[in-house]
Amino acid sequence: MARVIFHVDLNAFFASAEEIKNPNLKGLPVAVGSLSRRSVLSTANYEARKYGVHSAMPVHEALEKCPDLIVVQGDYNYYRSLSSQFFAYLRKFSNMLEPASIDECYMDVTETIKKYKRPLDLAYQIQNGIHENLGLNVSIGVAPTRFLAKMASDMRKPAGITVLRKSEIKRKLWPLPIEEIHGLGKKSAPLLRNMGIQTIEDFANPDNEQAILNRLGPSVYSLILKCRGQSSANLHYSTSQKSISVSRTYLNDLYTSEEVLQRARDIVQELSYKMKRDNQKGKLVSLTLRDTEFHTIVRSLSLDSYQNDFYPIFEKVQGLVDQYFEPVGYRHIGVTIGSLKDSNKIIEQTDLFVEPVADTNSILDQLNEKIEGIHLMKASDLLKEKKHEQD
DNA sequence: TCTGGGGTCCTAGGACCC
DNA sequence: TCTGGGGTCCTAGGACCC
Repeated sequence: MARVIFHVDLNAFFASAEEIKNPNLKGLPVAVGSLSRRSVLSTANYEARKYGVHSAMPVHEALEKCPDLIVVQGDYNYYRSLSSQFFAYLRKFSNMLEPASIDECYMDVTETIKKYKRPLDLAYQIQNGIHENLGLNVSIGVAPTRFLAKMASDMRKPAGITVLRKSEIKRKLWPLPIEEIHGLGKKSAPLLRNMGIQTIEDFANPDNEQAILNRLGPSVYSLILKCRGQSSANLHYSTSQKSISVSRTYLNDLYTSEEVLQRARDIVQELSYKMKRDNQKGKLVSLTLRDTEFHTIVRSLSLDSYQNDFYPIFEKVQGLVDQYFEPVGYRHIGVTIGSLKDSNKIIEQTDLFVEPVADTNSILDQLNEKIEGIHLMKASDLLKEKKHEQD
């Protein structure tokens, strides 16, 4: 049976959030970033975009294009709380919801939509509701697959609602240039252009399939299928976070390992704070170093156990700096902790030679963890087995 | 005065274990 | 005697997204 997927996207989210906080900004060109050298914009509102200003643009360049641009320092805690309100509002309509980033999500509304007279009524209700309750604009894409919903919501911004049925792919999707494909970036697109692949139609054309695979590798095949409308409607629920990172770009490049370590210390402190705040522990420590030539290396070490305290993490970072530092001048340092686990879910590694005390709850937790999201019904069976063994 | 910060996913080789 | 096959972990690198 055909499914109905919405992709709901907050328009110019950070900039709109700032306009809510300070209504005097409305109608003026506004961007979020910081005024320091080496800063780039994270969002520009639509007034600013008229001047060719866009996200990821260096602030100095944006100011050249639009001298009246108002650059507001980002307030990420505020954006996070606004974002939670956004998701909470959407959950009133469907719990089958997959947040894709701070300002967008997918919803499976196949069931919800049956309660409405016309299929688009739900989309309008959500769009109006977000506007009335939060003062934010959204674009909504309505389609039978996750990918098509995303492509559809991009077609009308801001505050658009776009339906993309399978039968409309040829007419609405295929004429677009390949650069519009979500998942095909600025490295791959030029390679395809050089082969004469210009439009999504060219990309989806079976006659070009082998040449594209040869050029970009087998993993683009799924993207080709998506453009043919042959991908899944399944959303990715229960996605736990995989990594947490803190990184900084400095106004002055760092030329000694002492300077690097001093900055890394602050970064790890912040990282440890974030991990504890989010109740996460991790095992894989990665240090990112970007030099003045913009060459970036990432080097990693595994911890012996899951950690979120400053010291064990910093110790690894220290080891990485000792091993890989070169006096080339670093503009940017980052530390990432990966292989994350919820702190509560970590089973303390006890002495291997001590028989663990049988604790029904902890066994159940362990079993549930092992089979997380796969065969939840089997947990009780496994527990019975385990009990049997003990008896 | 070029180029932020926070993420995810994929590939690939080698180590190591059974 | 002349070289298995599967699985998992560790690490590096890169593309891509918001």
